[in-house]
Parts: sequence; structure tokens; C-alpha cells
Amino acid sequence: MYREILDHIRKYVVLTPEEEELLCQNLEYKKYHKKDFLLEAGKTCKGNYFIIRGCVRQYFINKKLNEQIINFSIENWWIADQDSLMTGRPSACTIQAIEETEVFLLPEKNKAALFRQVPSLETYFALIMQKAFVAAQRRLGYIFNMTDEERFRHFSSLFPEFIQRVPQYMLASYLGFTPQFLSRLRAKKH
Amino acid sequence: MYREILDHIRKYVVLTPEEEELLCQNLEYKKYHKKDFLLEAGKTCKGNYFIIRGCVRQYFINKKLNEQIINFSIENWWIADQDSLMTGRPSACTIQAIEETEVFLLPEKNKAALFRQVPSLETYFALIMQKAFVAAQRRLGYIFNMTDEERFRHFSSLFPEFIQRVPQYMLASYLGFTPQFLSRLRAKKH
DNA sequence: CGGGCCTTTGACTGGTTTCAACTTCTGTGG
DNA sequence: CCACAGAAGTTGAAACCAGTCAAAGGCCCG
Repeated sequence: MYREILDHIRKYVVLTPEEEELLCQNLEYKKYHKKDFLLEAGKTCKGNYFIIRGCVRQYFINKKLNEQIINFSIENWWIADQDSLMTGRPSACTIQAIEETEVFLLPEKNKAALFRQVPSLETYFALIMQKAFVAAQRRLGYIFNMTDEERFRHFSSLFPEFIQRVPQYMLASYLGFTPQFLSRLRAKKH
Repeated sequence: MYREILDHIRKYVVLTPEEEELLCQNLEYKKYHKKDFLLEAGKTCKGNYFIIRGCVRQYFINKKLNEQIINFSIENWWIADQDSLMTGRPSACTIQAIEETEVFLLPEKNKAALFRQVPSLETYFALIMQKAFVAAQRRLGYIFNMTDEERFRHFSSLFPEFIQRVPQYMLASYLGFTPQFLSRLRAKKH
């Protein structure tokens, strides 16, 4: 059960068996059905979730009362509301399973002590955070540099699996336009 | 000269005098005139820059051959192209001084060894990176949740100093619309 | 098999961009 | 210190892209 997460970490840092054991003792296994909530808006985020299997979306309710999706996350990715974790305040967003999903939760309250015992894990999380930041920056770049249509085509070619996996209206929300517009894009020949 | 950066770090972690000394030995002081480049597109980013005094912008050339500003940075902020630092590849973007600017460069090549000697600094940078990520996520949220006008008003009220400090066309670029449109927004009575 | 949600399609609306002309500001050399 | 050229900001008109509203068709799940 721990194989996926340990394999992932090994891509970035080296842990001794004892360190791996320490990490695993600090993880909580959780399973969610489709539409279950990992985090509900208004509650404080409990920690970082590593997705073993499944798919989740992170969204908030915008001024027009629509669900605005800000992130998807699938196998071998971490997901959390860093804003809530950083400030300790209630979250403005919701994290919900799109499919049957299994995760490991690394509770925020365990993190500092664990990092003290296993410094390599701090390095690992710093690298993951840097990756996440770069991804967010790239996404901002795409929004400014590409038309809606280009962004849709780019995303489709980058993550073809996703087009199968998530409903169109969620993809439209993530890309920042309406389901109707996405439908028209698909209707157009490439 | 080191006061600003040490004060900033002290807000997040505690360093011994010896550790502070070690850090300072790894910093390179640099001074740039208005319009000088801290990083030019096509070159690999040298490391993280801490701004002691001044103001810089980070931009890339978009498909329409306009300069698309993706970030500003001022006193007591770090700036770098994390994408280039992470991959080691040439940067797609340029970092340029908008004013006379003084910085400390923490060269990427010194980073790993320094973190080994001063683990608290790794914690500090992890926190800074988390903050930067949260800021990027919030910005994405604003883009999806607010109209262009709301985003302009929001930014103006959040960073009133900026409106004085940077030319309008740069602000327009950062906010993702045309200088003409920004001019019209300003003309409207709020 | 039925109901509700998702997707598609059409007509209309409106906000932003584009193009262009004009004015104001800025900084650089004589 | 002034003059002038180029850069930055303003304003108007027209075009266009994406959103909204609405209605119909399709599909999934209970």
C-alpha cells in the first residue's frame, strides 16, 4: 500500500528504511467515494493528501455562484489547500473526489516533528512545492499568452487521459470558460 | 547592508550568528541601473535574488510580440525564474530593473551545500516558496473570479504604492489587458 | 424506464481589443 | 536650460470574441 508514495519520494531524495518507516507511521490512509469531500469550504485543511488512486478536483464558489475549479489532482500527486495550511484559517475552497479515490493524509500537525526526524523529507516537500509553483506560474503564462481555444487544445494534447476522465463542464471551468463555449470548440474541426 | 535580508529571515526562522555569517558569505551583492537585466531570456537563471532596494519586473514575449509581465518584485521579496532553476534550462523570461535596484544573489550552485550547513535556511526557503505558491494560486483565483475592472480596483487598493511606481502600460500587461482599456478604467469614476 | 443532469446549438448581447489620431510627459543632447 | 523626439497616456469608432439565455437532444444512473 505504501509502495506508490515511497516510489514517488525516491525519485527526489534517498530515505533509509528507518526513515521510510517513520514516514509511514505518520500517514493516515483514507478512502473516498465519488462526490465525497476531502476538504469542505469553511473547514481548516488537515494536511497534505497524496493520491494513491483516483481523481479529485479543488474548487471554490465564485461571485456568480458557479463552482470555479482551480486544480485537478490524480495518482501520485499531492493536493491540499496551501492557503489554509499556511494561515491556519478556514479554507475558501473544497476538495472533492471525482472518482473512487484512495489517499494518504500527512497531517499538518505531524509535519514539523517528522521533518525534524527526517530532514530529507523537508527537501522532498520543498522540491514538490517548487514544482507546484512552477506549474502555477506556467498556467498563468498560458492564460495570458494563449487564446481560450489554444489553451484547450494544449491541455488536451498534454493530458489526453483527462478528456476521458472528467466531464466537460469541469474541464471548461478549469480552463476558465463556459461549457457552451467548450462544446463549440469541440464541434469545430481541429 | 545585510540588515534587510537578515531581518526578513528572522521573521520565519532563527539563525545563530555563525549561521548568519555562513549565509552572508554565500551572497553576492549586485547593483543594477534602470532597464538593466538581472536575467535575460535564453540564459540560465543564476539563482535567487533578494531585493534590498528597488523594483523589477519579470516578463516574456508573447505570441503577439508584446512583453507580457508575469511578476513584479520589490524590497524584501525574492525573485527568480524557478522554472529555469528547477530544470537547469535556459529561461523563457527576462527579469529587468524598473528602478535603480540593489540585490543579493544567492547562487543556485551554493544552495545545496549551504542548506546542508544551515538546515533552518531550507525551512525558510520552503516557507517562502509556499507563500509564493499561495500567491500564484490566489492570483489564478482572482483571474477567474473577478472582471478585469474588479481586478484592477483590487490590485490598486492592495498595493497603492505600485500605481505610483510602475508605468500604466506595465500594470495593464500584468493584469492581462491593454493599456487603452486601463486608461478607460481610470477615466471612469469608481 | 424515467428523470435529471450534461451537452449541443442558435440568436442575441456586451465587454475588450484593435486601429488610429491626438495629447501629454520625459529624458537627452545641444 | 531649452528644444525636440520618442515614449506613454487618452479618446473615439468599429469589429470581434465569448457570455448569456433558452430550448432541444442525449445519456447515465437509480
